[in-house]
Amino acid sequence: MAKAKKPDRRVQRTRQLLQDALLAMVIEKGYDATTVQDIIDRANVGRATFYAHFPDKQTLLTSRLEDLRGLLTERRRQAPGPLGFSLAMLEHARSHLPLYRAIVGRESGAFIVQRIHRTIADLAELDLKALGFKGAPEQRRLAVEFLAGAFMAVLTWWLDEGATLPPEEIDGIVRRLVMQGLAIKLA
Amino acid sequence: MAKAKKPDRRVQRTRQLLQDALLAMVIEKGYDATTVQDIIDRANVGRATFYAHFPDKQTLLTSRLEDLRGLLTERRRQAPGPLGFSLAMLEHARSHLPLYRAIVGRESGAFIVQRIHRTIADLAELDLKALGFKGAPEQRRLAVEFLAGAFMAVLTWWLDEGATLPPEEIDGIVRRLVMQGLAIKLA
Amino acid sequence: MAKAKKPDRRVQRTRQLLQDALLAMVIEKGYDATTVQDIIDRANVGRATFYAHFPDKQTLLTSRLEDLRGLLTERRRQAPGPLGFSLAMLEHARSHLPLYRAIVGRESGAFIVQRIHRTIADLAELDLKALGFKGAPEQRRLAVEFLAGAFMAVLTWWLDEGATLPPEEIDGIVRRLVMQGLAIKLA
Amino acid sequence: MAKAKKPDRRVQRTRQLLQDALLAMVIEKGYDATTVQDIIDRANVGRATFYAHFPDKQTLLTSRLEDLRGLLTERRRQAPGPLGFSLAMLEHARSHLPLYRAIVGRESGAFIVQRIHRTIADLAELDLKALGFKGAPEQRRLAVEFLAGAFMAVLTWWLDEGATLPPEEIDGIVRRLVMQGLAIKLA
DNA sequence: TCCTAAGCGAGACGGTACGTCTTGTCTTCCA
DNA sequence: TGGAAGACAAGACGTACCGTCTCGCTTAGGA
Repeated sequence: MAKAKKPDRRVQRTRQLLQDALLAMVIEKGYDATTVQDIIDRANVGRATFYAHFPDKQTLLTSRLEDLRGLLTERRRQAPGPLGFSLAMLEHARSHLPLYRAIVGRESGAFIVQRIHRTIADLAELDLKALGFKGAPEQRRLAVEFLAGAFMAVLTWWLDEGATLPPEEIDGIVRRLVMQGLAIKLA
Repeated sequence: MAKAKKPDRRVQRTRQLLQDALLAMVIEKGYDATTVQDIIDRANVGRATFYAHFPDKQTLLTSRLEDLRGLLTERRRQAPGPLGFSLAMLEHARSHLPLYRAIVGRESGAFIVQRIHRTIADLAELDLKALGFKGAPEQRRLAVEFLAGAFMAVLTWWLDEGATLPPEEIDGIVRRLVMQGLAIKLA
Repeated sequence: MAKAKKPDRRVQRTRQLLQDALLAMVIEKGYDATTVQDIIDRANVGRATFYAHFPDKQTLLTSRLEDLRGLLTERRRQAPGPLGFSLAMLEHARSHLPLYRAIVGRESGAFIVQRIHRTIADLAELDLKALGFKGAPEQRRLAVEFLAGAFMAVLTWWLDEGATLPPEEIDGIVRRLVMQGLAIKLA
Repeated sequence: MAKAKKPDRRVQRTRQLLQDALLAMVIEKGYDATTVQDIIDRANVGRATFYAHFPDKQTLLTSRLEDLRGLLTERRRQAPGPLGFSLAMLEHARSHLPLYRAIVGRESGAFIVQRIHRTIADLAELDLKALGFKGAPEQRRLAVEFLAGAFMAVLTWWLDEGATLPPEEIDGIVRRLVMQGLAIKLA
């Protein structure tokens, strides 16, 4: 039988150090320009230790994006209804503004934005299913892509503006734009 | 007065060879995995020649994206009206299907998609201006981002489906989704 | 106080591998024709590792010539008297005959011969000082250059002949040629 | 039968320009550091023109060294006797002092020194033959190498001193050193 | 005097080696 | 015994130089 886990506190600590170091470096020089050496220097961690925890830089980042996905999933459960993730996402972005601005505007951040888009799309699909969306799966997937694309576009715009408007207002804008676009589908 | 240039035919030929080689390699192994060595091997070009023409791989790609921008700009002139670029863009994607599918789906293609998004957004902004869009510049930029985001989302979906539906139909879908979403703004 | 070093065995091993590989390549294709790639391929060493140990090909070679210098200096201490290095140098050349013949005859080896000349000259200067050479420093330097030049000339001739004559005999020839030439100075 | 030549004046002019440019560059940055581009830039000559006249940089230099060989051969004819080339060589060096000092001291000049050594040795061999040197050819070659080596050593020393002493005095030194060294052979 | 082949300046090009950088693996040594 | 320090192989990068090659312009020297 499998040995019971012994959750070494140090393991969690090291993971945390690495995640924090990556985000700090992304803010400082962007994702692509950040090397593994940069990360372990800032985290005061040995090279081998890095690779013991994460197979590569990308996975380290992904581990953080999973946290975001978990957060949004949780919020959606608490506040059901279409676009339940919207406000949570906007607030998360605003509370990590330097990080998001280092990602959303920059070329090297494109693939991260793509990942977030994917997360949004998955959540939106759950929403549509829950709402009893009519139509073939491809139709649903189209609606989902449209929804996520529109949301990300508005998010991008908001961040470029400096995220000065309140999240609630942006949430409203998104809802109007998306709902009306999808009106013909939701009937 | 400026001295008349003597356009060396070889220069254009080499640029073309490099652009073609890059696209071929992108289809074969994706953008990130393609090395400069791959490109010059396929183009039968010396390493220094590559760098004499383009400072890096990315600029080489950009030079091709400029062609796309030019194409779309031209089409927009011929067929005015909102979303004049839409059909041309869809047709371009379908006629270079292997290339687009190697880019749009893949993680490493994210930054290219971002560039196309930017092009679409710029054209859309011209449309909105021409239509006499009411509102502050930030409002227009929001509409523009939404429009481009929605268009790219639909394009992505279409390519993922294999681009089997006719471009005209996709064009119609885009128009419905976007127009209704923006109805509130265009009034 | 300086921190005690922790001598990583691998470091010495790698240096050795590189030195051996260089000499093997020099015998095979001559010094100039040997590329860094040749060396690291033969030594089974990464490119960066080469540059971590030696700034360039020339320094790698020099590191070996320093060994020769050390050897000759040591021998001189054991067998004092004028031209104490002579026999040791001749024996060293004969025991590395392929290497020396790849250097001494070839054009590309000229600078290596020059380095050996320099080593010989430095040792000869010590000899002259020990012998109580009379005259201004420039006079001594002249004698030293003459001595080293004559020695290298004989060495070159001997190697070109295939180094068939016994080193002791060559040593005798050198002594006769040089001693008589310098008679007027040594009185 | 071969067509009569029509010697285009421009050809000689170009060769001269290239030779002069090479020497100027050697003084300026040394032989190795001088690139073909440096030479043709300074000579105001096209790249292809360079290669039309000389297969490479080294041959260009050699073409000049042939002039030196011719000069020394001529002088030897005028002033027979052993070491007939000596004074001419010393005077040539002094009248091109910057050039010689850029070559003799520097590492990159080693191969040029070797070439001059070769020229000296060849002339010395003619001397020894004319003097009725007794002994096997290898013995003669040994004497010749010794002679050339000693001469080059003294030349080197003289140039390092700034070539302040008169050539005649150096000539005398060479003769004493060499003659006495070879006494045993010349009987 | 003309005109025709050559010499030439300019520079694009394929190729090769360089020295630098980053990645992911492995080893050593210390606490 | 686990982790920081860092050596290492692999291989892409962007730069430099080489020797070959077109391209037109200029110019000598024979008609």
